Amino acid sequence: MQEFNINICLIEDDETIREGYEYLINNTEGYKVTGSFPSYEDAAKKIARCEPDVILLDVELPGVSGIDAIPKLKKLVPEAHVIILTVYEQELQIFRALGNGAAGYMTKDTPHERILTSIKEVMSGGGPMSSQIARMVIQSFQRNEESPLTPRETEILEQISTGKSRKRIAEELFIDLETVKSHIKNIYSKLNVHSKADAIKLAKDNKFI
Amino acid sequence: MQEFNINICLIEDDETIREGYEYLINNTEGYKVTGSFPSYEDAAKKIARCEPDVILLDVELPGVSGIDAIPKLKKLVPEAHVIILTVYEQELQIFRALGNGAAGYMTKDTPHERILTSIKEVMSGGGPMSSQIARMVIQSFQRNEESPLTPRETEILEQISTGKSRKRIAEELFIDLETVKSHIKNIYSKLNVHSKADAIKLAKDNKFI
DNA sequence: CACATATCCCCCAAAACAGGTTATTTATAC
DNA sequence: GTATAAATAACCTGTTTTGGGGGATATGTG
Repeated sequence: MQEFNINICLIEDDETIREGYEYLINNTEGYKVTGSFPSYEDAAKKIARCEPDVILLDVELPGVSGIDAIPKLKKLVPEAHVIILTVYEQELQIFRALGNGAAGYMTKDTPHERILTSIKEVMSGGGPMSSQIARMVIQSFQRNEESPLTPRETEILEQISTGKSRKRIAEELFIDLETVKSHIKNIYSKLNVHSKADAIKLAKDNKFI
Repeated sequence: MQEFNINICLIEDDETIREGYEYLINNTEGYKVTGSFPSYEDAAKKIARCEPDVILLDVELPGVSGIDAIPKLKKLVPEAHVIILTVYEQELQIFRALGNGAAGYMTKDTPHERILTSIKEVMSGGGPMSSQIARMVIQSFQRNEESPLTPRETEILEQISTGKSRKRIAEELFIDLETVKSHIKNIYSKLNVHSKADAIKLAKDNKFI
């Protein structure tokens, strides 16, 4: 009946939680736990032989943290999709995990049913995230409405942040070099900075660009 | 029985699709369509009086595109959460929509049931996304493993991309200006470029930084 | 040992940058 | 209709940065 068979490995130091997931997964048709480890160090030795399709990875691990374990695991089993499981919803942690190659990010209060669909989702090219995590990720793309910069000033500061020279910016926007310089002077004055590095940093921190 | 009552507005030029969603939503307890428009221009006049909690917005609209309509709608009804509904999954479009303030992004092949849960999700601070969209968003955070740059070179190129001068980078990394220059020469040579703007662009396009 | 990586040193000329001041045009606001 | 904000352009002064050329030295790892 069941068309698929997904191998899953768990890395989680809390034995109770680990056994809970293990029980859940092994009792669902099509899913099988082929490895279960309390730390990255333990997993490293044997995980390749478990041939996991999906790795459920805790962030708060003894020794190597879950975040730092992601790239190492990807080297050991490149085909595996890593889904982070954590109690925390810290922005920095989320972005570091995703940057390190996590394919999904779920909080531990997620219903068991959702964990199983998350596994199926990564297998079919999706990126499962808890709803609050998704909101944080989306927010990281959004601009600050309260920017003191005009649209043109914002545009020019964006160009500067790509490393382009004023001359090149002028050419690409079909305006005079002097005009670009004027805009930059106004930008610096509004942001109260005296260099492009400071302008870029302040603007990025405040999501003006 | 029902504890909530969510006002929804639709902006969608295809009448059949629009009426389909309208029927679906109005026949679900707790959800009500208070406005339904074929274009942004039509919506702009009346939408404030509809007091929407959620706006379902098509991207392919006649006149003002859905993407450009987002900030305008947010000005008209700041409390409303905008969910994009589209047939396309174009990366650039997704990021522009999210950057413009969309709280969710769903493809039109989404089951009707999922549309309703998406509406509930945005109302409780979530960020609903189709699974493929979520993967693309997650991928935008990830680095290229095949970078030709060494860790130190990557670090320095990252610093350059923030607009810092070589002198400042040297100070912050506690190395000599000449060392920074050497690294930059190597970076340019590896990437086959002759300016920081080109190096930054190439590195970002290829996700080396 | 060779190789990669990271570090430091010298030189040069062209380009880019920061800041000061003023002015015109256009559009929106009151 | 007259302020006001935004975008445009010009002229001036310096200082700093940049990109490219040539090297050299240490420190690891396979």
